[in-house]
Amino acid sequence: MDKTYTPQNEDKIYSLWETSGAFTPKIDKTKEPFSIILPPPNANEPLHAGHALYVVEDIMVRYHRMLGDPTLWLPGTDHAGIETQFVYEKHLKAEGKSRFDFDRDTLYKLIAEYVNKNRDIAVNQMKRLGFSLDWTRERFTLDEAHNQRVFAVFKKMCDDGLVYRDEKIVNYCTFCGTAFSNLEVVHKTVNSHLWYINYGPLEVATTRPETLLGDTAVAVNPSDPRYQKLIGTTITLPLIGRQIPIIGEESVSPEFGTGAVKVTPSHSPEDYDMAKKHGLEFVRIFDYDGKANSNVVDEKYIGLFPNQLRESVVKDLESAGILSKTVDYSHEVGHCYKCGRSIEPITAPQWFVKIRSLADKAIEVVKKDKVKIFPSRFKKDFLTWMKDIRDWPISRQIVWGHRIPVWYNLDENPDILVSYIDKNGQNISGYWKNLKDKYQEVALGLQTLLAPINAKYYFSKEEALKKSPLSKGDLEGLVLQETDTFDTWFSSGQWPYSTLGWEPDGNHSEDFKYFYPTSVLDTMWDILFFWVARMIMMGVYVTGEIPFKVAHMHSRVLDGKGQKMSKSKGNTINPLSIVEAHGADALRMALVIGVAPGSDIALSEDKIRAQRNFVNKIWNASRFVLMTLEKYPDAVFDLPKNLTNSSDQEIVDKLNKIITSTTSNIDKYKFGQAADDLYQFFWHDFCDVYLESTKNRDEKIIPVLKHVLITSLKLLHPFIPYVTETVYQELKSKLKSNEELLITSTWPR
RNA sequence: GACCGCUUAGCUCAGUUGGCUAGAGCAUUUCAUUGACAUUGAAAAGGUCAGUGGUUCAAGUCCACUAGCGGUCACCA
Repeated sequence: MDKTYTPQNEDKIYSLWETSGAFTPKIDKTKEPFSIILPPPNANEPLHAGHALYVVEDIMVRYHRMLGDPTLWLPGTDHAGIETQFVYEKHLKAEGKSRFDFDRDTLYKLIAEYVNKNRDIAVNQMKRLGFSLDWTRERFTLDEAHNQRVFAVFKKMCDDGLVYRDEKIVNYCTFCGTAFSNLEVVHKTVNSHLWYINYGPLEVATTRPETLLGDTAVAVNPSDPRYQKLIGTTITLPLIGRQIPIIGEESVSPEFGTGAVKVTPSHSPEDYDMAKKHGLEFVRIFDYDGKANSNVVDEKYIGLFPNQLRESVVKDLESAGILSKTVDYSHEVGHCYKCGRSIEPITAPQWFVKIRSLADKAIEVVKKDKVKIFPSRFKKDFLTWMKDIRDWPISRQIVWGHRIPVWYNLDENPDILVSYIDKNGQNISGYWKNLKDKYQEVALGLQTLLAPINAKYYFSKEEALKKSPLSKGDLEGLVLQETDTFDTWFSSGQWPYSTLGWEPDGNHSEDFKYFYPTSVLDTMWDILFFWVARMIMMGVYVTGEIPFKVAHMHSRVLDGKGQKMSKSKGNTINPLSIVEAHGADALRMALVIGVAPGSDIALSEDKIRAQRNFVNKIWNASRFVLMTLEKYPDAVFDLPKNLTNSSDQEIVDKLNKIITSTTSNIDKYKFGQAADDLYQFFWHDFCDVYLESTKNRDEKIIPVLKHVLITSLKLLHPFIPYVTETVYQELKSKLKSNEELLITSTWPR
């Protein structure tokens, strides 16, 4: 053995494990299985420091494997819908192109190529970190089998009346060109103004003067003496000249501004609700590209973006002499979490999931701890969020993802708006009824379609074609599939049962029957609502069972100073370069030791170096044992029933304590405590005290050395698998230990 | 606006259900060591556990309030 441990051989150990079949469990119905589905990292990106925290899962998995439980840790990667498309569009931009230059199919193929080219990056890095994943069961979120299950569940939800289309206010990013759910909107404080506009009989105060063009009412509080008598009358909308009613609405606060609110149903969620309640008109002034809509605004405003339109409208209000004052005002404005631009609330036809009944069942299973959320403080967050949850918009106007499996018969839906690239490469947009003679071109160059909410649709192309009373002869093709894709979380929310082989026809796989519900789901708390909540809702709805018994929220990795890592700050730590320099074990231990459950981890060079030293300590203690062994060639290895030496007795007692505490701490997800205790035990009690004490003794130490060292290696193995396995392979025959591999050895009791 | 978390040694953090002189790593000081390991060992110094009040035989730990920091959620013009 060399003087110091060199991590360069770690990949040999990894293939030793992999080829031994240790990662692949055998289904044994007499035993309780242990299973974890890996949260799939993005398929096309290198891992970041946060991903290295999958080590927490590896600890549980290796521990349960050693306990003898049939243990499955199922790996996979995520196509990561908008994330990936956003990255790919940046590449396009660098080439002077954009998504508008491609038809839908071509763009999809380009992104798919890009992803396929990079798909093994994350996989290889996970292997390098020593994760004992069962690669024979690897999945991808765009696997055909998964797609089919996602589609079948969507159909089921439609049949059960849980899916509907509606033209509601949604969070729309005009730059990314898609709607988002509330969770994907970040609220930022914006310093702006409150504009006071004179409407004649009353004055309104607004933060968005430009939306005046789309106003269809003015609302006042019905108990406000200033305006009471105006309710029911109409006034003339400035600049536009339209007559709009004054309505009474309880939610209007008389104290704010002037106590009168302009109502823009198509561009404000509150106003939308008011309009539904009072039966107001809807006037959408912006198109989905963010520009003022030519159908409704005055010629001079056509094509302006919101901020340009604001400038223009304010100027016109000023020159009309009806802008009474402008005061500074700061308020919260929603921004796109991807591109950072402000979100435009806008009415758009979208697909929604009725969430109430699903959420209620999720609340029930979490309240009753059928799904135990750990650390428990997240349980309250979960329940609070679930209580006020709103219907889930599941459609996204991007191409990279699961294309919604419905087909429109064009004859039945003349008002479908299609955008396509024609044979001259021009972007054309128009209603189907005006494009009937251009079917081939539309079908070939299709980019997006926008079906009105009352559009008829079918769940297969054949069905859609059949219902085509108007088409004769060449039926093929007068049908278009929805161009929207599912929210990524709609697909990944189904990950646990889908990866295990749940089948829509009830013919589930053996894996599903045996390993589902899974034992633990471990992920970072930042996707508790995005992902964990969706998995619980979907899992209970589809399979009638919880998808996992425990939802374990792991920590967030910060830099050495406790700052959030970000590329712009330049303080990111690349896990693989640490692995190169110090070995995977040092990184793994540094990420776990002394970290309280759910708290942040400050990952510093110092900490990693300290753990590398610990790994080396294990190496050298083993070297010492080896050298001692050579001194006593005739030694026996069996531990006597009674130890006569007090040092021997002491270390064995301490070992027994550490076996108990490590076992219980891992069971309680206290990995930080377990690692800390092991560190103290091994370095201080075993090396500094016991090994020193053996230096002038006889061969009676041998069985104690063997027992304590091998047991320690086992206890440490889930945390630092490489060095422990390497050492074990060096020592096992010399110490007459009959277990082949540490990874499949028996957990100490 | 609602909710949550944090505040312990110079730095980064542990401290399980309240219970013996409050711990670790790194940094600092002193000493030792060419025989497992300088990626070492022995020892020292360093904290009125954010503040105030309360419960208790006993509080870093439980309760209330205050201050500072961080986070999550949220359709208010």
